[in-house]
Amino acid sequence: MTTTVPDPEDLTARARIRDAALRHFGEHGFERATIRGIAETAGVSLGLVRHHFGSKQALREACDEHLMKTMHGLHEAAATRSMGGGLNPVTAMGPYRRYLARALAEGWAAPFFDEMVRIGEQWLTETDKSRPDPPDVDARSRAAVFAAMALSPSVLAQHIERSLGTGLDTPEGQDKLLRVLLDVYSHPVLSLEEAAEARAALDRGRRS
Amino acid sequence: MTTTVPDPEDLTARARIRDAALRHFGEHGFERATIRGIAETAGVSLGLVRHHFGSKQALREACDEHLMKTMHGLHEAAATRSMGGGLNPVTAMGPYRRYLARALAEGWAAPFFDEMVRIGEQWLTETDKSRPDPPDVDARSRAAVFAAMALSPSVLAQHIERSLGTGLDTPEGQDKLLRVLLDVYSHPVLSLEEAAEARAALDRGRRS
DNA sequence: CATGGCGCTATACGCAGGTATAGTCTGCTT
DNA sequence: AAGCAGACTATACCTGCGTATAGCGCCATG
Repeated sequence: MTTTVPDPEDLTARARIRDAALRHFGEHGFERATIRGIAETAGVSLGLVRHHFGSKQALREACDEHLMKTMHGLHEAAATRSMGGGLNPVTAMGPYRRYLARALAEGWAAPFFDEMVRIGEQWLTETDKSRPDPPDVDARSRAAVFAAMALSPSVLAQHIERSLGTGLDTPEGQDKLLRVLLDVYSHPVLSLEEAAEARAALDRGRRS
Repeated sequence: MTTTVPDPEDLTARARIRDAALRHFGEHGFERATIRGIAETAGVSLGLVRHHFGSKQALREACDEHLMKTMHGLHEAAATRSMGGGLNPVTAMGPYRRYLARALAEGWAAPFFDEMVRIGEQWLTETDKSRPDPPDVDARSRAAVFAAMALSPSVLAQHIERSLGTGLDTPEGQDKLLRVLLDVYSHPVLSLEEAAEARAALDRGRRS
């Protein structure tokens, strides 16, 4: 199961432009990326980009849409699979990682995030059944924070790479990150007592 | 202990420009923010900005520096305090939140992130002593991921707010987020067995 | 008093880059 | 054959914005 794209050479020009835009937006961000640069990468004239997409904004929306479409299948698969893959989108979303990270950080890709929240919420309401203590916050809110945390290695990849000492795209990086996540996800930061205490403090503050 | 700035009216012009820049960079991002807009917000001519800071890039660096300086005290305090505050910078960094989030997402503010990692690493090596199972990844890597996760509610604030149904700046939002974090931080996603199993699978894969 | 630094403004320059237009070539329909 | 549509290019336009320059008023200091 290789994720390689089917030879960018013989793709339709429109698709090549979209892919180039995905790359440029991901690498430079929406503002810094230029239509001219995208056109050049796609091996295409400036005007053709406009011809196919109309405007820079529309081009971005096309990227978002395409990403959502290709992600959907992968996403559901990841949800049903073990949580190791589900809560670690870094390894999964491959070439779209940078674009997604930029989009999320800049406030776009809302449908994608909300979809992750939805799936997480399902999973939480499921596991909540076999949980001894009742949660005092709704599953949706918890799912949102989980989603944000799961995506943070992608969004803050540059910083994590600095500390890990290896690129997140490399096999070693992937392996290391996964091991870190396994450790982190299996060890609570706070004991139930500490959490309950802090919660009680919050309640006291709220009452006053 | 109010975090209010001491009356923006009678601050030196240089400081007012810096604060305006902090706001504009935070709200619009570095590229979209314009020196002219910053100057206007600061109630100052365009040229004065250049006079004091020389260039847009230098202005940003001045912002970073100032943020680092004001954060430092607060940061150490949060580190010594209970982990509830330490691992939840959202509540702490108040007016700088948006700027910091942008800066981090765009790959800047590296010293800040690294400082968080440093503190987290200290804390981890401390708590590791009273941990039954030996971690198979170094404390620094885990600290980096923790830092990213702790910052994710700030960086992805817009998306979380959509799910929470309330702004993260409001008292209700702060309260809700804190309760979610308490719950999340006190409940592991994976059992130790599941994690060990996944780790074993990784080991098998690495051997081949 | 002069003179020089400094905080500050007004205005101009230059260009990068999004947008718009006009035109060419190819292929398909009638 | 005629003509139209759509993919594609070349080039022009124009605004926004970072940068640069020239100058003014004010206080200190010799």
